[in-house]
Amino acid sequence: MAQPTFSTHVGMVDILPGEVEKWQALERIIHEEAKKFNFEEIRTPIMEQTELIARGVGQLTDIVSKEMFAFERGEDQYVLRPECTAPVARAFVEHHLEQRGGTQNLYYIGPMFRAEKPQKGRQRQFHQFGAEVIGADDPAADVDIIALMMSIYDRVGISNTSLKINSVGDPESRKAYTKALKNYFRPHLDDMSDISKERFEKNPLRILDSKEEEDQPFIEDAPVITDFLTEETEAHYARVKELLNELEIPFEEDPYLVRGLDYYTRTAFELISPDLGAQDALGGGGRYDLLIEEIGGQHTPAVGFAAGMERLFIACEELGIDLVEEEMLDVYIVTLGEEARTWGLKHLPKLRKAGLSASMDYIGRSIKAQMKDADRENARHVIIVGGNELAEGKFTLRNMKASEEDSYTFEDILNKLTN
RNA sequence: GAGCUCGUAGCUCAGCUGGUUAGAGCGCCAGGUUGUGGCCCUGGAGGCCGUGGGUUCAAAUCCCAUCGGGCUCCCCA
Repeated sequence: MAQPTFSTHVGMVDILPGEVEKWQALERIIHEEAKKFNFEEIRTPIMEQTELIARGVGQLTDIVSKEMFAFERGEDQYVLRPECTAPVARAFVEHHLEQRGGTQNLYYIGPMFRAEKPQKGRQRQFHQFGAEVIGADDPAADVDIIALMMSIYDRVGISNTSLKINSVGDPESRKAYTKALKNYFRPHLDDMSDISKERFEKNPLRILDSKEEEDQPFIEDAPVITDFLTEETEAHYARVKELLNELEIPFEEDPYLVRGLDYYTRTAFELISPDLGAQDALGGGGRYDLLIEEIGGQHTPAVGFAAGMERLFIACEELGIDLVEEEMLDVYIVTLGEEARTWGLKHLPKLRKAGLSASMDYIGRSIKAQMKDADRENARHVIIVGGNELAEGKFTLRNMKASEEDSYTFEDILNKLTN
């Protein structure tokens, strides 16, 4: 097709009418479930200070080192948010939300931006929903966050997922583990991939994430972090697992689960779907006990999750799940002639005030075209207005589903349709 | 950032190893029904075959480049 003058940027897509409905349906589910869990919505700006993301998410992460949409304007550095936990944490600190008392149970829905090469389930502007419990150290918070996430997928009808969990440790456990890992990998390094060699220096934990074939045998026998947890963290992790069992949320322990954002501590989890292909993570999250301090707040333990909406829709498609109910138009007024059009325009508001959805033709089409339009709009009823009707004060009301019609005064029509 | 693959009407696609005005189904518009939708019939609009260059008497068809999509790697949602 001919090149249009303008198009969206790579990896950014329009959500068109006909598609928006499923977004609305999902958003409704998220709002409803969040409400049941007593979470409050928070909306933060699309742009943040670059430094917040750099410090929050971590300088060494892929997100910060190569995937940010960032620019300067005068003295200020802007970045399109690549995720929403750091922004929510920022808002928490900035507005002293701890003063509201108790834990802050917050959720969000919105677009995020990462400058990656797009492919299925990966866009440059994508949408996440997520939730955070800020101010709770207890495993109950970890588990309630997971439960909220799972209950949204439940409502949607995606059930063939697997929940993987791990504990990535507190700083002390992490230090001991990193040391053990380096000791373990050092003698094998020559036989391992270049990526792993690089990670050995920068962030040995990430070696475990390697998909390179030559690394697999070494990873298999690598020490696992769960053996290096401090007593306290181990107890925390054990309690999380215990509670998940109590709630009958099935999970799988994955001692090699390492998440890509630096702020995670202790509990980490990921929800995987077999229906997604290469990008198989529906969502994930974990604890980030140090993040709020890192960005200038008081020490505040917190836990949260984020999930991708596009990926959820892909899974729906694979599973044949349709979130959208058929949309119906209550009334379509078909008019013949100028006088009838005026009548129609005057009576639309009366129908709408009565709570009915109502529409009519604007462009003077033939009755046939108007009927066709009414059909396309999935109209339940059509009111036909022509010279005869105007003269008699009685209008033809056609039930489109039953294909039956009769004449009534407008008042009778209104009564009939609102009962 | 790397590899593979694809790119023809609004949509889904057909066009064999290059050969006259580029096709189908769906959708859209109109007519058959001078006041009635969904079914059916008829007609119409809509494509310089992603873009640029090359080979050739001749290119949607072959070659190169480029842009875009898909898949994989990396990483993540």
